[in-house]
Order: sequence, then structure tokens, then C-alpha cells
Amino acid sequence: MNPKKDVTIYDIAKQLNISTSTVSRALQNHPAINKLTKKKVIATAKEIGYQYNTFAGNLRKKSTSIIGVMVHELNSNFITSVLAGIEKVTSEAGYDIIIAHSSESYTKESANALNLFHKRVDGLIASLAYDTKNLDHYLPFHQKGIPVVFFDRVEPSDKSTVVVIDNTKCGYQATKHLIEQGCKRIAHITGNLSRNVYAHRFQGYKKALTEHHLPFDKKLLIVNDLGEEAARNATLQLLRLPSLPDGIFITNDFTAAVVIQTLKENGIVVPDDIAIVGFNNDAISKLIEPKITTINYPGIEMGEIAARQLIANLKGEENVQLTNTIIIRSDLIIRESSLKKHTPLSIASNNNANKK
Amino acid sequence: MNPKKDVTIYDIAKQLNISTSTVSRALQNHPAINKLTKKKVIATAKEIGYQYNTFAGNLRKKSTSIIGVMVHELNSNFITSVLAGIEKVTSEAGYDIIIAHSSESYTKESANALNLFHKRVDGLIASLAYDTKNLDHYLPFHQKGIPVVFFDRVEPSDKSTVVVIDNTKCGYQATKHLIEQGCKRIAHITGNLSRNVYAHRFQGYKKALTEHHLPFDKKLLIVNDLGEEAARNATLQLLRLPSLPDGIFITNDFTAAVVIQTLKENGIVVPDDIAIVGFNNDAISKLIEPKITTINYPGIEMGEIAARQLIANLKGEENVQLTNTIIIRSDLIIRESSLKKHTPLSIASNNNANKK
DNA sequence: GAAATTTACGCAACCGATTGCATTATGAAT
DNA sequence: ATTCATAATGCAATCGGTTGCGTAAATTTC
Repeated sequence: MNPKKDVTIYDIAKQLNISTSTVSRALQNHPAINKLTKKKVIATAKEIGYQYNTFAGNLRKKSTSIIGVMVHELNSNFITSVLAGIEKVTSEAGYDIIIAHSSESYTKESANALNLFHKRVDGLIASLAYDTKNLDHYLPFHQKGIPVVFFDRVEPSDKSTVVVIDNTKCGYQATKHLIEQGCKRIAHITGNLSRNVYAHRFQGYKKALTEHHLPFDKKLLIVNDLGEEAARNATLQLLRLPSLPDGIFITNDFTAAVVIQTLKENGIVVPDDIAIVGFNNDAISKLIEPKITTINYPGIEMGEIAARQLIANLKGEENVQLTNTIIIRSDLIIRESSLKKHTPLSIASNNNANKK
Repeated sequence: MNPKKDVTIYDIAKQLNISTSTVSRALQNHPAINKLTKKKVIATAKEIGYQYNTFAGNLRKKSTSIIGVMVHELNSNFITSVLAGIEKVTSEAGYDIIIAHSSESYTKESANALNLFHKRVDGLIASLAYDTKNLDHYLPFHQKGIPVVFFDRVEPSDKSTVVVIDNTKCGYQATKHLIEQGCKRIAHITGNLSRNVYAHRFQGYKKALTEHHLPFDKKLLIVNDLGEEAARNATLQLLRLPSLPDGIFITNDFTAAVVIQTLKENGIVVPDDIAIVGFNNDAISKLIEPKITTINYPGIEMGEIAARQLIANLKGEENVQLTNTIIIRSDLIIRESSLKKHTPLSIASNNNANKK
């Protein structure tokens, strides 16, 4: 009934008539162990079906070689790219990752943080939930000297590295592009403005307006949860306005896609009547019609950099400042959804940042 | 420099002048411990900042309360729905999950399986990689009596439960629907036919053809890796055919979206010239134009059921057969991409299986 | 008021790998 | 032959909870 007892290094030691220390060291490829002994140990290990017991090891070593990754959701292209980047770097460095997602809820993020802390992760890479404002739940990590790196959704912290893009610049670029296409009334659909990414994009949006002597109209700013229904409602809300906008800067491509669809359903032509710029360069931005002008947000790179930074911390490279900000490049990809002046598309395609 | 030593139950015991056994039991809310004692233990635990050490506990208990989840990729709506379902059920039951993804590679799947095994997961929920044919890498689990539940991408196994949809039926329905729309030359774009899901959908496709006395034409079957480029090439390949197909059944919505786009670029009208049916009911299927007729594949439900099944196993409910097959309902959602006979859409919308 | 329960707690052996320090075997040097 | 350096291995404590079993104290029973 009960599965037979696990085979341990004691069994190997007994079989070979050596001590467990030797076995342990042989298994770790310790230099002080004779090559022949190593071979024998490894051979019998395989033979009798030995399996390393992580718990015993971790308990003794007080380190897990696990890096926790906290994300808000898994369902975006961007996040999965980041994860891919993180995984690439961490696995090369011999770390495992364990993913927790907050479902955009501060409460869950908090619980997950505690959980990861209990699991004794060696380090943490995190992006904050929609409504996370304070960083108290990361205090235990800081107190115990466990490095934490934040990416994308961050709060200013004097204890951690943050990896971000220049959202202000992106918002500025997007809006400026619309202005250059002749837009005069540019709406902005975005998320909770207390979340850094949205706040900064909004700042960039405003800056571009101001610089081009366009007024900021509160009615053209819509803040919602970026879901499908919210996107439709936002669109209808804009359509109900006495004077329609002629451009919309939208904070993600999925929302932009829904908006475009809703506009089309209401007889609005994109980009002629209303030009659209999205954000993220998700797969969907190239598949809907018209293809969406967007900001390329290199997730893989962000993941790699965050992971590299964390690992540098872990390895104790003292020259690494713990509290710095890394800003990743990002750029505007011009596609059809914003081209009012039917510019020859070659310009746009040159700008296309897709690999291959 | 070194962070202060962790506080353990020994510290609590010393402080209160009781034994660690009592502390341990108090923390577990063991009935044999006095309520007052429990309170005191919990209070001092909080006071001196005690943190449970998972490793010590796991080492002793020989169980981790962790469930491994192996998926092929994270970037589909379907998979993230499944994960959501799994998480809901497992977290309610007090289990944590740790996610591994194989990137569609057998080699990586194999390595991940071993890894999860080393981490001593209590159970495993897995969907196979694109090219995984044998299940040998799950043998260690079976040998040790660790339950494994497969979902979606599976291989017949006499050691595990599998949770699937009736892919044959879905393939049949999709194809039959196209036939009913008047299609006579129906192509099929799909993945590796040695993978169960694709094999069965193909079977259903053939069955529908046969039943309606339509010939099966090898040239109309395209097997590829379902990536974006492959989808474009497949479309072009079909367009080069001496006589074009008038319908295509495509094994996922993303691919279908790319195909539709490519068709449109080549002046083909969907559905009038070529009708399309996709698969999965991903978000994208409702956003592109025309909206894609597809098979609703309820990921959340599949995740929940797989998780429930696994937990039933873990709890040792003896009445649970270990080796059965659970088939989840799924249904055709009719949208514009397949409606040649411009049927009033009310029929289709009734069929719409969206929640809410 | 003695016996039988019940309640609450402690003892001490585990779980399995790691590692500082000591020890022995081997070879080189004098 | 003796000494010293080096290579290879062993000893035993340690990591921090868990739990079967035993026991003392409190309560009930007749």
C-alpha cells in the first residue's frame, strides 16, 4: 500500500560502504572527492533509484534556488513574454521560478507575497496589481535581505530595483503622432491613474497636448478597468459626446481592438473619422482591421533584464546598486489605425519592430 | 551583515517555557491543546516574528501541499482559463500550485516533469507538448503513487485520469456546419496529427465528409505548427490550388484569424467565397472581422474538473477510479465567418455560450 | 474517596542532506 | 626511515518542525 520508503544518500553510502558525507560531496561534484568514487556513487544512485530530497537540502542550506514571480495576470502577450525572458535567464543561472498571480487584486497579491515568503524564495520579481498602492507586503523580504525587483507596474521604492519603460515618453509619442496626423480632439482611454503606468502615459498625453496648444478636455479622458465591457461602454460614451473626438490613445491593444470594433459597428471609420493608437504591440494589433498603431513594449527584454538584475543581487555582486531604476527602450509602431494622411506605408513598415 | 537567525518554534517554546511539541500542535490548532495555550503561542509567535519553515515541515511530513501543473504554453486564452479553474479549486482545498511550461517541447516537458518530481509535488496536472508521444517521464510519479491527471492534450494511459472534450464530435460538428452552409470543398488546417486533439478533430472532419458523400482531398489537409507564419503559408498554399476550397475548418482561433486576414489581403471574401470555422472561442474570435464561428472550449470548467479529480485522489477517496476519462461538454458557436446563407443572426446569437 | 476518564503537555526519535573539522591514506621530499 | 604536504574520506552536529507514545494533572463517576 504505502509506497516503499524513499532511497536516500544513506542507502547509497551503505551500499558502497562509505559515509554520507562522501556521497553528498560526490553528488555535488566536490573537488575533494576521488573521481572513481564519484562514478561509483553516481552509478549506484541511478541503480537504486535515488532522488534528491529538496527539502532536506533546503532546510540545511537555507536557500532554495527558487525565484518567485508575481504578476497581475497571465492572459496578456506582454506578461507571457516577460515570463519567457525571466525564465530564460533564471534557468540558465540554475534557478527555478514559481509564478503567482494576483488577479489584479491587492488582497491576493498580499497573500501571494506572504506565501512566496514562506516558501523561502531566494528572490522576487514582481509587477503590482491594479489597486496596489503600498508596498508593505514586501517588507518581510526587505527585512530578511531577500532582493525584490519590480517591473512594469511599480511604485517608487528605496529598497528595490525597478525596471520600466518610459511611459511618459510613450504617451507623449503616441499623442504627438495623432496630432501630427491632424487630430485636434484626442481622447484617452486608460486604467486607474494611481497606477504608475497609466499615470505616466496620461502625463505624456497631456504634455503633447499642451505642447501643441491643444486644450485638455476632461470629457475625453476615460478611466476604467480595461475589460471588454468597459471598452464598449467607453466607446459609446465618447460617441454620445456633442462633438466627437478625432483620435483616441488607448492604453492597451485589446481594449483598442474592442473600441475599434464598437466604432465600426456605429458607422465610424477608423482612422478617417477617428484615428487610434494602442499600446503593447500584442498579436491582436496586427490581426484586426485596420491594423493598430501601437507602442512596442519589449516584454522579453524586460523579463531578462529584471532577472539578470535579481541574480546579480543574489550572487552578491557588491557593485550592483540595489535601488536603481532601469528604463528599457520602447517605440512607436505605426500601422493603419492612425494614418489619416494615407502616407505610403513603407514608412510605417520600416518602423515595424517585429522579429523576423 | 548576515540577517539575524530565523525565529523557530524553539524560540516560542523557550519564551513560554513549554515544549516544541506543544507549540507545533498549538500552531496546527490541534484539539489536544488548551485554548489559552494556543492563544499565548499564537500571540508570541506574532510578537517575535515567527515564520513557518516549509522545508522542515515538508521534510518531516513527506508531503508538500503543492500541485504541479504542466502546460505546453501560457499564451493562450484557453490555457489561462484552465489555470484559473485549477487555481480556484486547489486554493480552496489548501494546495498551492507551481506552473511549469514545456514550450511545446518534449525535452523540456521531460525535464520539467523530473523537476516537479524532485520538488515532491503531491500531485500533477498536465497537458502534453506538441511532440510528446510517450509518457515515460511520468513513470516516477506513478511508481511513487503520485496521482497525475492529464487534460486536453493527452495520451491514452492506464494509470491516470484524463479530462478532455470530444474532439471528434467537435470536428464533426464544425465540418457538418460548413457543409450545411453549402460548402463542398472544405479544407482543414491543423496541428500534428499524432497529437490526440488534432487527430480526433481530423477524424470528425473526415466523418462529416463521408457522411455527406463528400470526397476527402489530401490537398485540402494542411498540417503545420500553428504559428503565424505557418498560417500565412497554409493560406497561400490553398490559394495556389487549381480549384479553391469554399470552406476551412481551422484548429484554433488565432490561426483562423491569420488565415482570414491573409485571405482578405488576397481579395477573398469571408464567408462568401470561403467560410471559416475556428476552435477554442478565444477573445480574438469576436474581435476580428468577420467574427469567427468557433467551438466553445470551456477552459475554466476543464481546470476545475481536473483539479477536483486530482484532489479527490489525494484525499484518498477510494471510490474514485484512478483511470477514467472525463469528457466535458463543448459546443459550436455560430458567428459570421461561416454564414454563407446569411441566416438571420438571432439563431447564431442564441447559440452564443458566453457567460453573462 | 478511590477508580476511571479525560485533558493537556513533554520526551525524543525522526525526516535527509550539508559541512566544518578531524582523520587517514598516499606520495613526495629530505 | 622520517617528515611533511596533499588527497580522500569520515564524524557528528545541524537545519526546524512533526508525531507516537507516555505521563501528570484535572475532572468525572459510583
